[in-house]
Amino acid sequence: MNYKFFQLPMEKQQRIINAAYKVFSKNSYKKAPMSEIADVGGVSKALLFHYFTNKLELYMFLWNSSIAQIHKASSEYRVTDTTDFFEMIHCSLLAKCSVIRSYPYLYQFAVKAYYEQEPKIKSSIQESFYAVNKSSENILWEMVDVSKFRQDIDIRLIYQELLWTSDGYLRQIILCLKNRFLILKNNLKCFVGMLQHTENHVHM
Amino acid sequence: MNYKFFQLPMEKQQRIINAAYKVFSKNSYKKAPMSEIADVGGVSKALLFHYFTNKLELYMFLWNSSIAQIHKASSEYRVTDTTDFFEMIHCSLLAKCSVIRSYPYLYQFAVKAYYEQEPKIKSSIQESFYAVNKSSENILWEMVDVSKFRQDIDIRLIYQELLWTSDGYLRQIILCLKNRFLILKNNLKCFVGMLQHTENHVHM
DNA sequence: GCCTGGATTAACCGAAACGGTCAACAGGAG
DNA sequence: CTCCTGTTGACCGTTTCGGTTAATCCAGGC
Repeated sequence: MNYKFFQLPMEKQQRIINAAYKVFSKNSYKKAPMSEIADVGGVSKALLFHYFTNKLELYMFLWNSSIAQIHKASSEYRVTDTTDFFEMIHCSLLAKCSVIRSYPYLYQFAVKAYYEQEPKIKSSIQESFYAVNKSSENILWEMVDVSKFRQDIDIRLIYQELLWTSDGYLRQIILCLKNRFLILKNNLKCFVGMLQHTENHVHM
Repeated sequence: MNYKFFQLPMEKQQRIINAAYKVFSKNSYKKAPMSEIADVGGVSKALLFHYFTNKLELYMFLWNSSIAQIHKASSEYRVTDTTDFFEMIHCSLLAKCSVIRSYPYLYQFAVKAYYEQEPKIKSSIQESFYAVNKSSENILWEMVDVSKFRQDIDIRLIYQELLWTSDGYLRQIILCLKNRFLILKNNLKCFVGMLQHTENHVHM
C-alpha cells in the first residue's frame, strides 16, 4: 500500500473508500471490478492501482478500516458508559448512524465480507469478525443491569427483536433517502418511540 | 421457452429452478453466469439453453413463477379468511415458510429482482411487484378488524415491527440450518410466542 | 442385434470484461 | 526551461460469458 494515499485531501480519500465499500458490498469479491470502483469514485483505474498494490490489498484495507471505524464510533458515543439496557442500545444506534453518515455502505460491506467465500479472504476475516462480535456482546451482557427486568421476559429475545427491528427501520430510512422521499429531520425519533414503548413493558 | 421443460421429472425441474433462484439472488442479472446455474443445478449449460432460449427468458420465467408461488401459498394457507390481525400474520408466515421449504431462495430472488437495474428487466418488473405488494397490503388493512386495538397504538408501526422481526428471525433460522446447528423442530414456535406477547399488549 | 428419436453434453466461438502495467501528460514550483 | 508529483488513456494477456453445434447417450420398438 502506498501511504501517500493518506496525504490526499480527505474528501477524495472518502470518495474512493466509499466507492469501494459500495461496489464490494453489491458484488462478491471476485465479481467486484476495480474499474467500477474507479468509475464510482471518479478517478482512473490506474490511480487506484497506484495507491493500492492490488485488489486484495484494497479489500483488506477496507476490512480493517471498517472495524476501526466501528470501534471509534462506539467509544465516541460512550456505548459502554452506562448499565442501562435501553440507554446502551440507544447509544449504539446513534454510533451506527454516525458511521453510516460518513460511510453509507460500510455495514453492508462488513456483512458481505463476513460471508465471503474467496479462500484468500475467508480465513483472515471470519475469525476477526467473530471475535469483535462476541466481545461486544459479552461486554453488553456483563455491563447491563438485568435486575430491572420482569422475570417472565427473555431479555436476550427482546434484544434480538430490537436489533432486527432497528435494522429494518434503518434500511427503510436509507431507502427513503435514496428515493428522495420526505422524512422527519430526526431520523431516529420514531424508532426511539418504539424503544421506549418496549421499555415500558419489560421493566418491572 | 421450450415447454418440454414441464415434462421433466418434477425433481429435476425444481433442481434447475432452485439453482437459478440461488445464482440470481446472489448476483446482479449481468453478473449471474448461466454456466454457474447449470453447475449448481447439476446439468450442462447446453441443456439450460435447450429449455430457455436465453438468459433474459429464464430470468423472466423465474420472476413470474415466484409471483405465482407466493399467490398460491397465500390462498392455500387461507391468509384472507380471517379478520384478526395476528391470525392473518400467523397464516402468512406459515405460507411464507412453505414457499421457502420448496424454493429456499425465492424471496431473496424476488427482493433482488425488485432492485435490478438492468434496463431490459427494470421496467417490466418494478410495476408488477409494486402492484402485488400494494394490493396485498390494501387487502390486509381492508380485512383487519382495527376496533380491537388500543387507541394509543399505531398499528401500522406494529405491523412494520413484526415484519422486520419475523424477517430477521427467519434469516437466523435459515442461517442455523445452513450451518447445521441444532434447532427446535417447530421453527416458528419461538416467534409465535413473540407474536402472542405483542398481541397481549396492543389489544384493548 | 440394429434402428430411431429424443434427451443430454463436450467442445467450440467471438466478444467482452478483468487485473494489472506503462508511457505519457498536466501543471505548479523553482 | 526543468523537475516533480499526481494522474490518466491506452494497452496486454488472460479469463469469462452467452450462445451454438455436432456429436453422444440411452430407452424402446422391431
